[in-house]
Amino acid sequence: MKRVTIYDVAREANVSLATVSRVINGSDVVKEATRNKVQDAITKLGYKPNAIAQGLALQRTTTIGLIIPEASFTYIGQIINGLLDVAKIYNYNVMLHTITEGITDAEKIVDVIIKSRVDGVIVYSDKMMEDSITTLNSYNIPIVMIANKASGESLCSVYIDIAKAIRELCNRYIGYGVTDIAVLEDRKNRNSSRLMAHGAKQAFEANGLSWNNYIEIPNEYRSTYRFVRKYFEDHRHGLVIAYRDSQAMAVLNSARENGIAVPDDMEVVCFVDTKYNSAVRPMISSFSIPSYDLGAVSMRVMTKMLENDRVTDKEKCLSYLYTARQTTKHH
Amino acid sequence: MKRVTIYDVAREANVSLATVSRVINGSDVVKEATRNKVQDAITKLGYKPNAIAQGLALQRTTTIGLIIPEASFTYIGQIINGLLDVAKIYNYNVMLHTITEGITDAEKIVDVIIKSRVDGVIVYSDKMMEDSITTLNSYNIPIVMIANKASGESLCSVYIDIAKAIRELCNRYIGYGVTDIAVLEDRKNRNSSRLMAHGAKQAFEANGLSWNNYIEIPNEYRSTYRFVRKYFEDHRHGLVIAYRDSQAMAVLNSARENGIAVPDDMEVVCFVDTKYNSAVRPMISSFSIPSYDLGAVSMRVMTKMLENDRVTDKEKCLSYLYTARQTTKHH
DNA sequence: CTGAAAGCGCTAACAC
DNA sequence: GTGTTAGCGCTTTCAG
Repeated sequence: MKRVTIYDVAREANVSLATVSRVINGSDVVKEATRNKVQDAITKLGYKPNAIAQGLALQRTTTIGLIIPEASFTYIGQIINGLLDVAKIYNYNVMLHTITEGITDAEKIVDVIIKSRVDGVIVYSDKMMEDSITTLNSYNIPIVMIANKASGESLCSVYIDIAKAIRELCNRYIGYGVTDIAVLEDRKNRNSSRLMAHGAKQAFEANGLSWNNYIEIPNEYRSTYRFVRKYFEDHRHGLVIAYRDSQAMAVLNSARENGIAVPDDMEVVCFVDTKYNSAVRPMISSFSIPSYDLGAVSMRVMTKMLENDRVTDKEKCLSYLYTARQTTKHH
Repeated sequence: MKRVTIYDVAREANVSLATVSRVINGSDVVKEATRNKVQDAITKLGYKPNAIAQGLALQRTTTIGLIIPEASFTYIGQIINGLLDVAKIYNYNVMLHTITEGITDAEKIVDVIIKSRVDGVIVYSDKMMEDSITTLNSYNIPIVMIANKASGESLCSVYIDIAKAIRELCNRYIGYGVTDIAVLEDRKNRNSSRLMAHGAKQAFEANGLSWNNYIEIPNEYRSTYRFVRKYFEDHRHGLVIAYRDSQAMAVLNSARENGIAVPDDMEVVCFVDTKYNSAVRPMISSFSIPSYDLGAVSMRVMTKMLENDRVTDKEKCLSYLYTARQTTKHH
């Protein structure tokens, strides 16, 4: 099929291209009869407006850029689902970029994004990426950050108060008399892990106790499992808190393989919830982080920013629930 | 920062915009001195070429559309990773679209894609989506299909021979004397499930046996687990083959909860491999489907098509490996 | 209610 | 080597 443009439609319908433009944009000033003529021509020719040309003329592309770390975490899939569902409603397209560790990569991606003239960018990242934000900002590109609390001129965020969640959890456990609580570092989510540790510390200090049970994974260990498998040979805790499902599974398996009964001798809680927490046995207790909502809400916030609605609440804190399952005995 | 265009750079550098264009496109006819002048102007003004305008002028957007079902399956994350890594190398952008069940949705997405003037589209889907292919084709948009075997004028595919994999597996098991082999339907991957069933049937028939152990999940069951939990109350099999990791886990758990020992009384094999197969206990035997490669290869094929390199092999069949783990006793 | 014409920012002949 | 100019396909005043 030959490329058909607005001119072809105009000729076919015997009107000017301005009229065709009005029709495809739903302007209500066009007479019923002409509108029909144009519509017929459009369907006859199979005309589809060229979004690129529209983008150039309008200075907006109705596409937003999405930056995520490698796409393979289950909960990121959820975030994407939520985000795309909302994008679909508002007729936005989404351009996907993954960002691997290393600053040089971030720069290149920001460069590509600016060139692509997206209307805004949503970034999910464990860390803040100050530089990227600054650059994007200097090109007047609105930003929504997922997972990190921050705000500014055309910068909003949607996040979860990790520290608070863990603080509350620890508080409860301290109340149960469990004071040997450890937080396991997630190397791929170092910042979030630190927030978890921070929350634990706060809880202990609020109870007049000190805390330093942050389990950092040495670099020489290729996988979390390898490390914890060894770690639990001579360590015991009342409660171990992990970030991702796979980390919690590593803890669970390696503890048991070292003769530690879960939840009897040791309890395990995972922060990010995915279906896998309920798919394993014992089912892993976890917070139910609304990953889907994280995506959906940030996309909605983005559309608000783009439509120049006043965004009243630039830092949106989403709530979480704690779901006790089979890896804990205190409820 | 004010919008800076190629004109601004030209003025700043005291050259014509054609020269600036040559510089940003790396044309080698520009004199060293002028090139530097231009480069300086570019960095001074923070100029970034407008990809939209380029797209309009060149009739190509260097972005490709990606269609996937809901993004939450782990292996789809892998596919995306592979795809984006290769896209990055070739400087292509990727526009992401999810397609939920229901034809009307597919039509709308195809519409959006055509309007967005992507250079090509890669689609991962359990089923063929004939209509979409036809439409896309009529607009001269090259297509790469992942997971389904097909080819045509500007249509390539990258897939895995599921039937063959299962046929071979069944053949081996028949050899071991295990003839009670069942294939569990995956409602979200019905086609792939049918291919598995097909492979099983072939194996049995080749051995002079008949086969009808395709376990279909009735619609009234909300989850696979609910169903199999009941199913295994009064069913037993020598080997059960499931498609996704979570399906295999459902089988594994519900079998055990009904007093069936795995792998002693019953073996379980999963088709698609993800890290979760090795993260649960017992670890689930599975094929290792190269999900990352599925994405990477299809993106590479796409670039080939777009660069008009002769694509010699329009139907690329990727190989798989079988990895026996703890849910099987025959190796 | 409809048409004419001037951009939007860039590329690619074609001159010089 | 570099500049001029005519598009690429669409939107949007401004007239009529």
